[in-house]
Amino acid sequence: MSADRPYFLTTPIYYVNDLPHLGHAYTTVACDVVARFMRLDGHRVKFLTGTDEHGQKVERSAQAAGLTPQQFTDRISGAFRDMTGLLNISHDDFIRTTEPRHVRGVQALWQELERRGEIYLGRFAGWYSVRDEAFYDESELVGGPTGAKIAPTGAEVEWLEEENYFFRLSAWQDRLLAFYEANPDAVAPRSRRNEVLSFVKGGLKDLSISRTSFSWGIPVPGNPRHVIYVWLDALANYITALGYPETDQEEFSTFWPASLHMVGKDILRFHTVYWHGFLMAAGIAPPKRVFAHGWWTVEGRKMSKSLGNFIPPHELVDKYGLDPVRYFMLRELPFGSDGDFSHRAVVGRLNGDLANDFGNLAQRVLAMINRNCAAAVPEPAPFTAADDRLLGDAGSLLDRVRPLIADQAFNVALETIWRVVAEANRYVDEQAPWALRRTDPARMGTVLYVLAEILRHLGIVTQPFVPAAAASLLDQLAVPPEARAFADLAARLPPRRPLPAPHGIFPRFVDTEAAD
RNA sequence: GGGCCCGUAGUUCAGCUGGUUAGAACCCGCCGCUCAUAACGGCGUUGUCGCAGGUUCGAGUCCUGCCGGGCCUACCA
Repeated sequence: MSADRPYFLTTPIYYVNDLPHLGHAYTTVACDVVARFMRLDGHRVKFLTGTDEHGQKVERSAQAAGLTPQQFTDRISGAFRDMTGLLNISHDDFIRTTEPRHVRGVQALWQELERRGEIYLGRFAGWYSVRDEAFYDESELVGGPTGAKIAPTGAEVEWLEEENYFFRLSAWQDRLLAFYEANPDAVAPRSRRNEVLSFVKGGLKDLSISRTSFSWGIPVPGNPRHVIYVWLDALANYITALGYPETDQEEFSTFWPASLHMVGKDILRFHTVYWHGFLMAAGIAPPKRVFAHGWWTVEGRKMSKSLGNFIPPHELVDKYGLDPVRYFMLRELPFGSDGDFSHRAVVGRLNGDLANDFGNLAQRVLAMINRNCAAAVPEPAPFTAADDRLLGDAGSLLDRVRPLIADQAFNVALETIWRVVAEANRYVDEQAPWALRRTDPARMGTVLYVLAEILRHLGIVTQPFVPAAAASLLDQLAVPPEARAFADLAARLPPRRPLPAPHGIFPRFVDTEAAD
């Protein structure tokens, strides 16, 4: 297994118009799990996140807050940076679209597209909504009470004519379809891939990629009256963070094309049609895979500004603890589907899967070792068939989980790991080491050794999902930090190594409020 | 309007290219154990597989229609 197989993955860069909420946390944690998994599996990982800071909406929000756009974006971007700390995110880089390295890269990309004849100056006229930053077709509009035209989103629109630069997206339709055809895993999950295919097959129009109606953006090279369309600006972060336009440098050639762009389902099209079009047109390979995940409802209700039920990530972490939240988000539903974030469901997972199944398994084993084996890894005698079976289950775990992570099937991966947890609990009952203590202490030692070994496997394999709890478990097994990679699974715990006093890794959640 | 997806035990869901008595988890009931975070283990109950037809020796699993729900349909994370 080569030690430097590159793996580049990204979250979307988050739009600084809103403070971070559950949805942002979800995408980011999912990426973090992949990043940690790949590192432990020996890949050379680059994990990128950041903030998207240009656009008319930001300009206006800043104004409303009495700040300059730069001050405003500094503040909100800071909140996203804080979120990465709060969620124990292991990103390698955090890019902001207001940074010079990005601005320079975007302008270079623009010039490259221009040089290749992919951009032309045209005129765009239509009904425009400032709030939505979008044009609408006449047929989509309805008349409002005052006679004003109203967009489907409820926003007022106005007739706008402006000179725009256009990208020749229409010319890329066939080549895009050929790419999806040749790369069936490039857009996932399957249902989303279908959507993209039908969208592209429906015909592509050229895309307006500059604006003159506001100035908070990256100036178009050679025509600073225009700023570059926010999506062209934003998407480019994935390559500007690798040093684009220096495509011959090590960073870029190592990590591009990206292994995985993780996105919410709402921005799938930008990441699979426009982005691929821009890249191909600039002579750059498209990313290997884009995965669109679903949305959370909260207690059965859609998250929305009007309902005011955006959950700030710190609220969840304060209430349930970080690792339980991370675990819940990835275990509760098939990645890609929508799901419901309910208190009842979180507590069910926390107390059931984490505290009762896994935490208690660790506790019962470690406590027995601590009390009956002089607080040291016991010395095993030859293994029985039952021992070998359980050790075999744990030993094959990584090979079963690896393809599931590559598929972003986090819930199945966790289910697979937890099957070993259940096997181990069953084994404890069957072997009854507390009885062996009197009848056959040597056998008791072997049973507890096997269990300690299982815990070591579980601790190592669960690190990407619940890093702090897994670290605590491995500490309690006296596994040194440098022996926690997946390659170390093949080793065995050295007998007689002293162990610290055990303590719980997943405390039960006790509901102090509602006593129902 | 066009396209895609879904509707399986009380709940959340698995069921790949059609094939013995339809599965898991949670919940619930009984039993066991007592090492452990009153945690763990065993056994068990529940299903017109949305509805109606069709293809087939045989259909949750394929086809048609209908009912119900969701998503996409161009520049909003």
